[in-house]
Amino acid sequence: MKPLTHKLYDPRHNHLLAAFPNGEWQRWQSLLEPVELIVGQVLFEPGRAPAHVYFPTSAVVSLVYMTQDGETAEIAVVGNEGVVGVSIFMGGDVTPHEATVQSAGMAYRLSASAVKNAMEFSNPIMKLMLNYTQAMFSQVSQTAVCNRYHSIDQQLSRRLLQGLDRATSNELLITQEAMASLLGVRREGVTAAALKLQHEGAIQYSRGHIVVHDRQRLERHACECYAFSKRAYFKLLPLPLAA
Amino acid sequence: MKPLTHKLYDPRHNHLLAAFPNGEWQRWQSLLEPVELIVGQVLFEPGRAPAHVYFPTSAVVSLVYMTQDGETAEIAVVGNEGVVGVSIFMGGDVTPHEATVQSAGMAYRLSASAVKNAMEFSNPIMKLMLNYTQAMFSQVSQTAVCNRYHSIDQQLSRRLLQGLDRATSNELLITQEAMASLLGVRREGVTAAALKLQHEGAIQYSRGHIVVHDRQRLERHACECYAFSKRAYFKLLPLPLAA
DNA sequence: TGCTGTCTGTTGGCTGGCATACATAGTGCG
DNA sequence: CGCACTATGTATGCCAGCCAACAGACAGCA
Repeated sequence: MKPLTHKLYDPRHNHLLAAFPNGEWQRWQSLLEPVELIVGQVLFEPGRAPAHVYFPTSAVVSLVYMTQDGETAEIAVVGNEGVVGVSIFMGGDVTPHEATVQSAGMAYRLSASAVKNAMEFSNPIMKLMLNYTQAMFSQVSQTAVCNRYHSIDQQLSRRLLQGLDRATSNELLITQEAMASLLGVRREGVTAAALKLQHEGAIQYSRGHIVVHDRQRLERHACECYAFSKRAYFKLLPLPLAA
Repeated sequence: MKPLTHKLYDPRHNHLLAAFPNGEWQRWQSLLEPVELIVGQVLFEPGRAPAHVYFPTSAVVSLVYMTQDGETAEIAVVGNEGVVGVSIFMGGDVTPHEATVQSAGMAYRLSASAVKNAMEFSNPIMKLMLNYTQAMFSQVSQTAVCNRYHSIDQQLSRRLLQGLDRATSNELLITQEAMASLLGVRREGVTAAALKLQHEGAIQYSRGHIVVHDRQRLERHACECYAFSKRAYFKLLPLPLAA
């Protein structure tokens, strides 16, 4: 266990944990283990059974799908609004995708076996988790459509906003190269789109350091997918992403 | 209720229903209502709470996502291996997508309220449904990646195979126009891809009537997505798609 | 038998994003 | 301070799939 260099957020900074009914919270609280997640860390790999479920507080995790040829595409983002490892609740031990830390920070984790035991007799929690899974399902569907129809400009804007919603400031840490592999496009495509946004004064991009100056403008550039997937979380969860 | 013109399959032609433990089966059996589904029928619309859960026996249902501009993309296919309306199990009342009948046939349905009641005290069934949902989740993720990376040729082959797995013969009924809107591409693109397959002797396409002559060849044309999503069902369900 | 609508085949021009290749600019480190 | 590395910006050519428009072919129906 490494020393915690990040601010140790209260577990209830995670919206799902915060929504646990008080009675249940007692039981779970002691099982939660704070961990620091570093950029690029692989929480679990495709085809393997995840060992833990992670509730991020300040970290952001990407669920990434990879083709046989090694091409990648992010299918969902998880921050402090959610949980990584829903397949454990769902009963299938394996996940088809990889979960990697996209933005460093804190999370609380729970062993898979603890989850399974506790789940059996803890209905309200199960419902909460399933509701979240449902929202994530929407996000993945939306991603599928977005991949089909929307331009790199739109997708970049969408993804920046999704990152921003889960960040603690108006700054994001990600290189154009990394963003390209999340979106499943070439790096040059991201460069072009980022330049456009930069010239308009919406963002400032410098060596993996992005500052968002004009969120409204980003929202105008983004495709409907951003608003839609956000709305899905609003509808399905008690404490969704901050407005 | 319209007269049943299709062959009335036994409910256990649906693999999920067939996998119900005997004790549970007693309770559920009487609640199942056989219905005939006709092509194009909308089982439920995006944003609405589905009134029923459908277990197809011979029918095939498409889950279709639509953008603001009316562009469509199929995100999953459900036949006798599965169930339509997983959002009811998941607790979110609404679904983000539309469910339309893609191939006419029979299904057994159950009212949403009956599902919810029965679900509370019926754990093995819940597990079965969640496992299925997990497999569907894989399929949707796969679709997202497929949309990003694979050619129309590959996607058409994949989709034909997925249809074939759920069909009762080696014939499929779908026009190129309809296939185009499932794949989210232009009709001309489908025509070109279909001609290629036809010249190779893999299929024969005529006015919405497709005969598959050489399945192996289709499999060679299809992207990995076909095999992957099929494997997901194998792994997660007791009685998956026929080999 | 002919009309009509639907389905399939074909064309030409256009564009977004691809592949490759290279130039420039920060940044950390010795 | 200078080197090496990483990140970003730029150029050329190419191609899959887009858009629009149309021609033939088959089927149902009057």
